[in-house]
Amino acid sequence: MTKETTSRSRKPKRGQTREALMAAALELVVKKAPFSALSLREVTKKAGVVPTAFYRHFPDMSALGLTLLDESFRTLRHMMRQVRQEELPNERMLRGSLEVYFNYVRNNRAHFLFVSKELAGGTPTMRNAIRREIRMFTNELAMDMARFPFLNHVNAEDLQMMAGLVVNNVTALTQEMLELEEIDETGQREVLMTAEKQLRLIYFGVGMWRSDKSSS
Amino acid sequence: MTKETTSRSRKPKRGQTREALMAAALELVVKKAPFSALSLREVTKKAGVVPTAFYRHFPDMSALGLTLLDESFRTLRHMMRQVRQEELPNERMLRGSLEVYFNYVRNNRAHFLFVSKELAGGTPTMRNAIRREIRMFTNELAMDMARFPFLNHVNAEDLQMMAGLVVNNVTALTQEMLELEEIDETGQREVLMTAEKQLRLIYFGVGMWRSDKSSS
DNA sequence: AATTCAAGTCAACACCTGTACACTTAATTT
DNA sequence: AAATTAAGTGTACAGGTGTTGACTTGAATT
Repeated sequence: MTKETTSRSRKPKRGQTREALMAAALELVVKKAPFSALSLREVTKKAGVVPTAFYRHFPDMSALGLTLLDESFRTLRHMMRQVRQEELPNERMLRGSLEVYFNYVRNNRAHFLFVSKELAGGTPTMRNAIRREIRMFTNELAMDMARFPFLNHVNAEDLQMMAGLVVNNVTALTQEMLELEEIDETGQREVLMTAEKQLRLIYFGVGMWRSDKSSS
Repeated sequence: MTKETTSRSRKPKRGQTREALMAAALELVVKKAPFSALSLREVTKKAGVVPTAFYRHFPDMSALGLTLLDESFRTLRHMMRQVRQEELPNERMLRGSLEVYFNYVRNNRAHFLFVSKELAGGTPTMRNAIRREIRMFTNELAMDMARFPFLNHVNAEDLQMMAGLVVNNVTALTQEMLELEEIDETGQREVLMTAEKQLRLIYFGVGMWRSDKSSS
C-alpha cells in the first residue's frame, strides 16, 4: 500500500526543495553571474527557503555545482547516444545532426550556460570534470569515425585529432549560440549555417588526409 | 630641469601603485579565481596598499578589468601584426606561426588566463569587448586569405567562415594550453603538434572548397 | 498510537565587503 | 617661498556572507 516509495532513502515527497535549490541556482546563472559568484544565501532566497535549510540537501555550494554538472551531462549524453546510433556519419546526415544538437542547446539553455561559464571560470574540480566529459565525447566520435571505411587508412592518433577539431568547433559555436538572445532566430539560423559549412570543410579535409610520416 | 615629466597629468613617479594594483589582480586571477570573483579589498591587500587608495586610480573594479583587458589585447595585436606581415599564409609557414603564437601565450600566461576566464564568465561589457577583439582577428585573417590567389574563387562570406574555423580552433587550443602546468613541456609540445595537424587538415579542406550554390 | 527522523525555521556569531569622509604628506606649479 | 594638488593613510558604517546550534513539525516506521 504505502510501499510505493521503496525501502530506505525515500524520495522527497512534498518537499522538493532540493530541486528548487538547483533551479534557483541555474536561474541565477542565466541572469546574473557565473555559478562561482553565487552566494548560498541568495540561492536559498530565490528558492524561497531559509539559508540554513540548504544544508539539509548539500554540504556546500560546490556540491550543488557538481550535482548541477552531473544533471547537465546526463541528459546531454542521452541525446548524443540517440543521434549516434542513427547512422554512420556522412555528409548527408551532417545537417540533420547539427539541427538536432543546436535544438537541444536551445531547449537547455540554462544548463549549457552553466557549463560554458564553469568550463573556464570554475574551480579546478569543476573544470576537470567538464573537460573529462568533453574528452569522452571526442573519444566516442573518434570511434565512430574509425568505423567509417573511408577512413581505414587513418591511424588512431589522427582520428583523435580530427574528432578534436570537430568538437572544438562545435563547442565554440555553442558558446556563440548562447550569446545570442533567445528570440534572435535569424542569428541562430546563421550560426547553424556557418556550422554546417565549417563541418563540411573539415569533412573535405579529412577526405584528403593521409596518415603517413608516422608520428615522428 | 625638473621638466622631464611634462605638463599636466604627470606620470606617477615613485608611486607606481596603479601598476601594482593591475599586477596584483592578474596574479590573483592566475592562482585564485576569475576576475569577477575578486574583491577590491583583496586586490589592494596584495598590492600592499590600503583599500581606499584604490579609488585614486580606478573608479571601481570593473574599470580595472577593462584596463587589464586593454593591456592584454594591445600587446597581442602588436604581436599579431608582426606575424601577419611576414609572408602570405601557406603550408610551410604554418608551423612557424603556431610556434610564435604559442610561445607568446606561454610568456603571457596571466593575461591569457584573464581573458579566457572573462570571455565566458565576465560581465556583458567585458564579454562583448573580448568578442569584438576576436572578431577583429577573424576579419584580418579573412582579409589575408583573400589576397591568396589560391582562394580567388571563394566569396567573402565563405572566407569569413574559414577564418572563423581557424580562430575557433586556435582559441580552443589556447585554452587547452593554459590548463597545462607551466612546466609540462611535453604536454605543450603535444598541443602544438595537434594544432599543426588540425590547421593542415583545414588547409586541405579549404583547397577543396567551392563557393557555388551561392548563399541560399 | 507511539516513535523516529528528515526537513524545515529562527537567532546569533564572526568575518568580509564596498565606500564615504577627514586627514597627512610629498611633489609640482606658481 | 607659497600654494596647489595627486596620492597615500585611518576610522567608520551599513550591509552581505558562511556556519553554529537549538528548536518545531509533520510524515513515515514501528
